[in-house]
Amino acid sequence: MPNITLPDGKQIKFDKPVSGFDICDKISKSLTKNALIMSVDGKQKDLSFNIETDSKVKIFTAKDKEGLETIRHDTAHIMAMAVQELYPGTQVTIGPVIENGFFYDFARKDPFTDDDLKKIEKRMSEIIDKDVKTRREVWDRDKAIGHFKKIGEKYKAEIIESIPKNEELSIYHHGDTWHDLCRGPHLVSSGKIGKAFKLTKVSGAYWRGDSDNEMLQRIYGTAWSSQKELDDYLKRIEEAEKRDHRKLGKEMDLFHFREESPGSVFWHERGWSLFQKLVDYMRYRQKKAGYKEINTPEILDRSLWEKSGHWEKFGEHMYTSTTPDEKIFAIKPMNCPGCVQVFNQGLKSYRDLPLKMSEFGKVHRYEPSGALHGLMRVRAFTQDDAHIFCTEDQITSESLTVTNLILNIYKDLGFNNVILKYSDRPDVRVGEDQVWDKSEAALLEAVKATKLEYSINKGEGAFYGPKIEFVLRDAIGRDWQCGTLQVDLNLPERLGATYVDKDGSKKIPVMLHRALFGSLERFIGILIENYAGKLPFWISPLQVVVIPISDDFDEYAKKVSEKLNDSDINSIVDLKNHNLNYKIREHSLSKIPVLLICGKKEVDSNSVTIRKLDNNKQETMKLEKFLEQYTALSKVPSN
RNA sequence: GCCCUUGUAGCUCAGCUGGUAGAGCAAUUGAUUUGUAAUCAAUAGGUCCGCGGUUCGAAUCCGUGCGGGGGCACCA
Repeated sequence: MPNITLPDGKQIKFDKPVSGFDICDKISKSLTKNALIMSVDGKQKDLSFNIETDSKVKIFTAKDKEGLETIRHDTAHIMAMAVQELYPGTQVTIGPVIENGFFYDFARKDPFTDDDLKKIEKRMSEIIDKDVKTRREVWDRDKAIGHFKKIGEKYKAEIIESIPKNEELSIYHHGDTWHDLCRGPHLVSSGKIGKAFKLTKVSGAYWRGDSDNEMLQRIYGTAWSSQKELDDYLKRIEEAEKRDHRKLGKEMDLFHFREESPGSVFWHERGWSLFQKLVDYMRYRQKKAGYKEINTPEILDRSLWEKSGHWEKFGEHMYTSTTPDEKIFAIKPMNCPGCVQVFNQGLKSYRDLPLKMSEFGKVHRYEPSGALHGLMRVRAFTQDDAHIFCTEDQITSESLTVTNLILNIYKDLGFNNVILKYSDRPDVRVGEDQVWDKSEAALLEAVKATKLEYSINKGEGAFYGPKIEFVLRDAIGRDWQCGTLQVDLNLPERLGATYVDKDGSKKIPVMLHRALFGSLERFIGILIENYAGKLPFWISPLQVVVIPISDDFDEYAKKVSEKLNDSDINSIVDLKNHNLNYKIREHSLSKIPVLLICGKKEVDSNSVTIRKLDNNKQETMKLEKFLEQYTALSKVPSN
């Protein structure tokens, strides 16, 4: 008879098979009330599951991740039930739990509207009020397939057909009228879901995630264990929207997009200044790290891209150009072939290795229209690119050096939380498998040596080599992919790169591709969202606006601004005929970090009154002292 | 690229079931000379995204193209 071990080590003996409810009863009344599901020897089960042998059992409530996920899963089921009640003929497909919620994909001719979502929510609410009971059944595979085919659920039937034959098929009934194939576990009844849910959006989604398949309609929802958690979540979404770099970019007068060139940025003075500051900073850091900066053509003859393999493997993303004499050129989508040509010019010795060549190269890629998204995904972008030519023995150590540089630079820009993604060979690739074996092993060794958290992405490497990607977490917990490091044992050979080794023979170097910001454009988008537009002083494009209280003080204000600019603090004077309040509001909205107010008091004492963004505390300071303090703040961080 | 949705003044938006456009802010001009998040007034500003169609008549309805947004697929 079962001997149940609880997580705290406590054991309870039963003299007959027990369900989760029986166990809860033995522990406390409140647990019986709050329990949602349980795990038996690490496997999640319905509370009604009967345990017959000695087991380790853990009970989950809404406070546990497992409990909350079950609430979301049940909400998805109840949504599907509501949809099928309201819209007969709609087929169900899959409905998993995702971060913060769930979705369910449906096959239906007419599109779901926002109005439909409200109706569905209302029906869900009614089903929850009815507190319909959940019942699990195990079905025979052929019976299940036949059944779902008969009731017109061809997608469900297809799912069952793809489940391995030895797996148990469970059907969950919710009430007497609706059922779905599901692995479970589920709550005991719909009332346990509560009312802290909301359907958020409807979108298209391919059946089985394959763009060759038909498109289904996906309804997304979110569900929580309390109304407060739901409200908090909705508030977080709202906060994230306020940080949207497209909105802030407009307000801060940084850049804009227009129809004539979708996915390409029109940088305004302030945005371009920010861009240049990042480039200057990166130049400074790379020079210190031993990189040599080069620059290569944006347009290169087709033959080079054929040799490099881009024409074949990357062609659908490439812009091409035909000249009046009918030669075909490609606008570079990557900087690597050009860089290799610089390496190829003249003889290189093993003594030159590792040779680090950097390039702020602007590349163009024809991205699918649906992928474009502000600065985050564009068709023309600038990479802070570099290629390191080295020997196979140097791969691991050079990769580590790059990683340390990246982490250091991210820190300067306010990002301390970085994880790695390691990707190995993709299906579409160039090069022999043994070559891939070598480069994958060397890179993975470097990944492990960083001791950072990493994940492995199978088959997602570049077509010429495995890669690591650097993902940073921003101020509100979102992950952004930025830097990348790729090992390449293929391109140097294809493009005929060699160096003279100790013994006088010619050898093929290994090439490491790396970018730290990845795309300057995207990185600026990330910076804006991370700081909600309130950039650190040193990187702010316009750092100070000097505001005279009235036009009696215009001359003094101009003098102050000139002195700031002489000290490399970027400033302007606001001489417009508006009052102080107006000007403070206007410049605060465009996220100027420091406003300097000048009136009689300041003129008389040769000082300025400082008004920082989001801080209406005022501080009056001698102009000389301000210059000294803020010139220091304006410098690139050095560590 | 695919599904849904959307496109009106520099910006944010209103314009019901078809009758040739309206607000606030911004701009310009004038008044005001201001001490920490919007001073007042006047003026000017629009091939209602493009192209076709229906209609006596289209910002409004239909088709199509382009752009934006949310997803999917793709990806820095």
